[in-house]
Amino acid sequence: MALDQKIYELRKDKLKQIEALGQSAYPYRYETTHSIPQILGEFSAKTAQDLESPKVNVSIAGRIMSIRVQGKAGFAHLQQDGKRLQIYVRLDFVGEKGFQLYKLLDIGDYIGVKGYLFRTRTNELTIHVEEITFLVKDLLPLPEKWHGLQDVETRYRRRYVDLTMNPEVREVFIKRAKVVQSMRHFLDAHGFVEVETPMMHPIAGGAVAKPFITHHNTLDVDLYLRIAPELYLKRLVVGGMDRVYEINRNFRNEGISTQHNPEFTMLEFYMAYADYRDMMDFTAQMLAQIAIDVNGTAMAHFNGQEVDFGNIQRLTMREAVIKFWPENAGPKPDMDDFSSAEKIAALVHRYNAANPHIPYDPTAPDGKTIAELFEFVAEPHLIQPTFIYDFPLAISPLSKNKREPEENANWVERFEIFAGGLEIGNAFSELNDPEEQRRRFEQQLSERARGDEEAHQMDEDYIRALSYGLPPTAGEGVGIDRLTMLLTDSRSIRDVILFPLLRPLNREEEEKIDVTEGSK
RNA sequence: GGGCCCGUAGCUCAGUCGGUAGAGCAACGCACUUUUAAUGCGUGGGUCGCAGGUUCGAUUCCUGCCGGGCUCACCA
Repeated sequence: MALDQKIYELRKDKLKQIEALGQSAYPYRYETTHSIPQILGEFSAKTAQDLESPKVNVSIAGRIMSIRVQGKAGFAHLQQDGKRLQIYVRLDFVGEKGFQLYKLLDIGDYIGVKGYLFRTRTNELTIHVEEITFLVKDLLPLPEKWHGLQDVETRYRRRYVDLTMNPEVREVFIKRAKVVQSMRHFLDAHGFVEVETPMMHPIAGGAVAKPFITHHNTLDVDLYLRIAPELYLKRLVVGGMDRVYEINRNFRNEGISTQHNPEFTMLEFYMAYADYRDMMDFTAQMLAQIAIDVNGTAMAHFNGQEVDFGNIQRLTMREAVIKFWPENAGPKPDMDDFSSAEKIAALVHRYNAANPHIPYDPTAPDGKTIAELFEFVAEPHLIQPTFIYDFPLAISPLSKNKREPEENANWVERFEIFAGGLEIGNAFSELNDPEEQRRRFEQQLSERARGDEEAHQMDEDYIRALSYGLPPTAGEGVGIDRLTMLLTDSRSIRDVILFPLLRPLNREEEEKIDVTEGSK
């Protein structure tokens, strides 16, 4: 029998003894006067004398995280909301039964205590307990108290243990909640309406990615888990909801890495009568505000570097390639070097001659090659928050062509937000010409035929919606997981997702907790 | 999917140049009415991830598999 199974049996037996003392094994409620953080906040500055007259009577509840018995007295620490408070239990104060109960407690049990505050010889704020109420037994042993839970896999698989043992993990998820709260507040204050659009789509649209497929039995149709809410949100703008946003999950059937989880959370919002330049200004304000709401400052520390959300730089994609062009690849390009397939190919070959190789596909559209060039040359350098704007049309099926006549044919009004080396957002002036949109979809279909599984599918209803008139609109998506990584200095996306996707354990491997009476 | 690394007690880790394993904490027993890594004495606990191979003998060496981490590719 495994050790934890033995402990399980032992503790079930203790639970019976606790019931024999007149306590309920699984009581329904406990009345407290304070939370542990409240007590620490209110009384940490009080001296021993302050606490003596008048006496401060309190009752609190929490999980036992350490316990020390010394004959007819003992100490323990209770934890609540990641904070700990010591309690002092004496036989002559809690009585025979109370002390019997105390001796049957284990690390991990939840209890409630009633008593008064005092300071010990070592001046630690402590509750002198007059009554203990048993709340629940921890039947499985918690990790040891010095090192806590380190094993990364167990931390993700048993997040409840991770949260109990590692207060800093709790802090990350509290900050994550603040990111979302701040975002909502900012958007609500600017007149945006929060909406919910379908998660199950007949056509996986709005982004370039492989979808998950599911099936609805009654309708007997295959559906895709959404890869983006984009096309539905824009339908709402067509319907006169000028400012809408949605904060929810997207699903992409692709790789898992420190920056990718198959389900991830995205903010998408749309602002009618605005273009991508308005969007950059708006986003700069919003990101600075979120950073301040979460950390008290626009300056974030990520991966050993300072990332200033109060100062977002702006570069076009081509400017970024020029700016970060490596010395070993010869003289810096100029704007004319992006103007023809031959010149772009020459840039790739110059780069590849001295650097990690860009996978060059001569049959790919020029715009795709330029985007590849950008990824290799510039992206790794984008630590300070930066808007990279003006994207190739070839990789932007839903963005509006640039307004300048000389660039109108091949470039679109789109930008992405980079920070800490992560891509955290994507925005554009929305393409609202239904006939141009149809041509873009058709172009995507030919990309699909060329072998690109992720190319966008045709969506006739979306074109119909545009035909009713989408006003000039700018839209943006922000990856909330990655933004949270930046604001909490988390290197892996799994550290900002409570239950990241892991391969399920085999049933045989999964240790079974047998609750059958008397099982051995 | 490729490359590199990891898997030993509930937890954190040692270790075995091939002879079936240890520590601390946790657990159990006794003592102890201001401790806080409480202390002192004592006790129990392991298919060394799984399966093959080599060997007189494998936790150790080899191969495969399972799970995980980092990284590259794809992507946000």
